[in-house]
Amino acid sequence: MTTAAPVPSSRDLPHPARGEIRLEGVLHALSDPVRMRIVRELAAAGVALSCSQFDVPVTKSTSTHHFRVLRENGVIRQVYEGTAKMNVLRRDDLDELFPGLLDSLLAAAAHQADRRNET
Amino acid sequence: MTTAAPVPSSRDLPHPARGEIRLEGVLHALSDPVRMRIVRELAAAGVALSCSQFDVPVTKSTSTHHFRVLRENGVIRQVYEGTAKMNVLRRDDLDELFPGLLDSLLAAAAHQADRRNET
DNA sequence: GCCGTACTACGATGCCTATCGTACGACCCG
DNA sequence: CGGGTCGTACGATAGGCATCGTAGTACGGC
Repeated sequence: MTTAAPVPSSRDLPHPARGEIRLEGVLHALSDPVRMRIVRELAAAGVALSCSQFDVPVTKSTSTHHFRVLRENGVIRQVYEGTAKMNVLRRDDLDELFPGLLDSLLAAAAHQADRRNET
Repeated sequence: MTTAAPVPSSRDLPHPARGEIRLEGVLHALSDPVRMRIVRELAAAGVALSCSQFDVPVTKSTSTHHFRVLRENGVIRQVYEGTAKMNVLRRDDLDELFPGLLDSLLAAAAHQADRRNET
């Protein structure tokens, strides 16, 4: 019935269902510094951000790759809005599957970043 | 009551200092199912275990590789005791660096294992 | 001194992945 | 329609890594 809804622009992207998200996959996704940085920016923002709004030290095609890894491992959700691809953390799904994990990871990342900036 | 000094048998193994442990490294180490399994067994045991006491589905040489990855990334500490190589979790260091992270990770792994065993 | 056990070292293999550049497709705006 | 922006697809490359088998070293016990 193609209700009005958001109409996210025809092209949809494959996401794992909540139950398909695997811990190893999440950890692997976050074990790359670039991807961890993306997730941290996303968590700090609290709202959806387009891919181009992130400050990552790689080219656009590499960036695309990292966003895909995050999506395929269930860490983020991506939706097209016009030419922009909007990204949000799958916080609800992750919190339900692994209570407290995401916050611990973000805190650990922040903690480590702090230690580096001091000294 | 033997002498207080452990006398860990001449050969020592290189470990990262607490401050050298990196979050990415820890996550990478735990993103492999075999290594996560080792860490879970170690956490459940609460005492030092020799390499051969673990129930992992790989050959011994592969097992050696996984233990080394865990050690080099600061997740476990390894000490020779005779021919046996004893392993312990570096819980104190990890808790100090990343408060709550290890417990969240272990809980998440347990949670996921539970979900798999049910159904 | 010799043997068995515990673990390692090394080399091979096949796969995965982070990176890039270039060429292309989708979409909005004027 | 045409141009510009956003992101993708594809191929190439180089490095990492999980796995194994075999051969070898360290150590304790007999």
